[in-house]
Amino acid sequence: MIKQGKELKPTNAELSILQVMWQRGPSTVREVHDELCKSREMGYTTVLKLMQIMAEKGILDREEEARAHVYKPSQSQELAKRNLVGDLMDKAFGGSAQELVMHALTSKKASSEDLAAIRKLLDELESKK
Amino acid sequence: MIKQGKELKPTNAELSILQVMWQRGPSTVREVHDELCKSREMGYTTVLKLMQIMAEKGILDREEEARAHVYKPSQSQELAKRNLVGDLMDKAFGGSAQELVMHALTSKKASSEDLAAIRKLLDELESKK
DNA sequence: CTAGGACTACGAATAACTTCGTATATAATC
DNA sequence: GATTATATACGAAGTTATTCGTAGTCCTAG
Repeated sequence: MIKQGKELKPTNAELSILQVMWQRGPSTVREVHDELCKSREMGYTTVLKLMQIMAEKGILDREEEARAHVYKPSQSQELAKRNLVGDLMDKAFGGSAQELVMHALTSKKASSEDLAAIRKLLDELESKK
Repeated sequence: MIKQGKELKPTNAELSILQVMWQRGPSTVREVHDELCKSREMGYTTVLKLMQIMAEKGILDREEEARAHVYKPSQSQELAKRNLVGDLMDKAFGGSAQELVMHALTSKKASSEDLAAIRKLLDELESKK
């Protein structure tokens, strides 16, 4: 029996590992560790332990064939990110997508290109209704 | 000297309290507790302690005049929410507002009204550039 | 074959978050 | 004025998250 629906929500540390794996694809502990160390000091066994825990929780799957195990996220990046956004939406915005987006866009981090891209997305979504 | 820039990021439990206060305005512990209990079982002293801690951290300000102290968020709701969104943007979306919004909108929780409102916001933002 | 390096497993210390009980003070009620 | 209700303060237990050291395994170069 495969564990599922267990929530699967990554903690902060886990999320930083996921980010690396989303960008790299399936990876060994060493690869993730090397990448993480570019921005942050972090022991090898710390990353190892985290990835082991994530595999236990079902956040990562792991291939044990090679000596250095290869891990990969069990969920698609899309789904994981949608869950993260949905979670914040509930916890801080009373479930309102509109309000969340409002705050995302007014947080000066949105460029003109971003706005244009979002407008395009809106068009697509509207046309599907 | 006033403490500032201490990060100020609320934990989960703290966020649920903030949500109540955003909706109620300045409140006593009892008022927050009663509100929270509508959706979730929670001891009175638990809420008290949390709000005390939040005041220590600077998340809440408190008026001690009355016997029942009155608390209120130290930051505007706007700023707090922008910080929360910005935090998730960095931690999960590599700082991309566009990507975050994409996932917010495709998480089926956005209604046609939401989309229209967002489109309007886009217009406003664009015209300001 | 044996020393060194790279890997996993795992225990355990530390820190952060959450929860609540008990003590104590103040106000209201009879 | 004694009892009851309602406050705050605070210690501390329970839980989850984070970090790392140490031990043991396996591979590879000399």
